[in-house]
Amino acid sequence: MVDLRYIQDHFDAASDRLLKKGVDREILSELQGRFAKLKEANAALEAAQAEQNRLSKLFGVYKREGRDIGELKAKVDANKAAIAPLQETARTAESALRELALTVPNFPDLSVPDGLDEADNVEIRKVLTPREFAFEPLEHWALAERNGWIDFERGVKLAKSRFAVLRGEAARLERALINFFLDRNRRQGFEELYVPFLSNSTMLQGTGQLPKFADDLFKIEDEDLYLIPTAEVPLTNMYHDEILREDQLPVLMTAYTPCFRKEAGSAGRDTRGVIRQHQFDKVEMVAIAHPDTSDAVFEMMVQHASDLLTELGLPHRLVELCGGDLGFSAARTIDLEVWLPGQNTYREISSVSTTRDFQARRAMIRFKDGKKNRLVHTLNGSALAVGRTLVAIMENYQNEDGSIETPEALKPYL
RNA sequence: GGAGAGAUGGCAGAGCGGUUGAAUGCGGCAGCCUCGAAAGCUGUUGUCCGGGCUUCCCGGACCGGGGGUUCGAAUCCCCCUCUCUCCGCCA
Repeated sequence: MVDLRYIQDHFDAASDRLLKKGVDREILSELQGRFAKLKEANAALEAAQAEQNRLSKLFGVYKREGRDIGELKAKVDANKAAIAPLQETARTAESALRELALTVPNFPDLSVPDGLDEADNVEIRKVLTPREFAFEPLEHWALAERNGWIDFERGVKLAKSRFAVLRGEAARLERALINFFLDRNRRQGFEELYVPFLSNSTMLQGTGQLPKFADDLFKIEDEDLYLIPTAEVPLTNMYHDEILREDQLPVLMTAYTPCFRKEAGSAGRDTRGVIRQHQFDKVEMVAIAHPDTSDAVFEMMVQHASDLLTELGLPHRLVELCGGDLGFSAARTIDLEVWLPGQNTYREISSVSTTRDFQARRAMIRFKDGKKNRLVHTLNGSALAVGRTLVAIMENYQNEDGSIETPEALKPYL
């Protein structure tokens, strides 16, 4: 959630920043109005409540002293009657504010480049040079077919479209990659966790998937539970509604989980292959960081994700997302895009974001800074998307006969 | 799924319907003591919101969640959720 006081006190700066994400000034203005209305309603309510408390206390004293209650009772009844509508007003104002506030995306950092979409993202650097092929490299689905690695038809039969079955070597490679990533993340200082693959609505609201993006989630019928779209949800919410000690920061966590997304709105995109599935494996990093040092943690996470690709010998580039391409909760995001020779293009394989205090405010994750409680910063990043790594290995390590080499770094895992 | 018990501050654990935002213990913090530490002693120590003369003061709310009774609810009543124990089922 955005800082309402910041909007109240620095309206122009706030609306300028949100303009980068395409948020209309009117919406902020409405938000500001609802915030003011709530404060007004609360002030009136609290004054009446204070009076009620005063009278009630007096009531007790009168009774003890055996004095006549009659007049006081009339007063207290009148005041009580006045409280009810004030309470209703305050409650309405509260939910009106909340409803809107939860749908307003995070402020982009000032450093975030302007732009509307993907096309305006800024390349930071390329790592490793794509190899020269003496033949026409195939796309991964063609390679998968040749090697019998992916059973698309049966995935569809078992579930529906955008599900697939990995077979034999591909299944083993998938498992090897998960272990490889977890080991490297652990070596980097991330605690390995194994978490529930279902989360309740409170947690999803904490990280920002709800209430706005319910359409992207698979929900369990008759339960307040959803299949997680990313391990960011359980990992970040590990400290939901908790107050950490300063010396615990930064908390670095990593977990492997499958991720489930409805991919509503991406009909027709990436329909071939396994680039975009309803279920995919991902190893995620999450950091709960001190606000003063979270930038360093961000850099570390970007570098670490990049190092993983380098160790696997996968050429990639780092891209700074422009304002229009930033996700709902992100203040700043760097994508890592891996080279896919079959598609002759770079495709996202990791996304590292800082949400600053946006998720922390929603999820109430704080730390003791001296006597005061301060919001932490939360960061997340894939390290890495497993399915897409498998795709990248297939395309980059293919031979002319369609066979696929194993990256050196993975050999101990197979 | 069936039966029972319970949910209170960081933890443990009290709490006749009215100075109880909550005893006590532990933990944490500060001070004393000490060369230093331990032990001991003294004090202090919840969260959120609003306001103010903004290292502090004032007001409001919060004892799993929601509703009710009452001038007044942690305390009484109802509903929900969750946890624990036993049984059943199960990897």
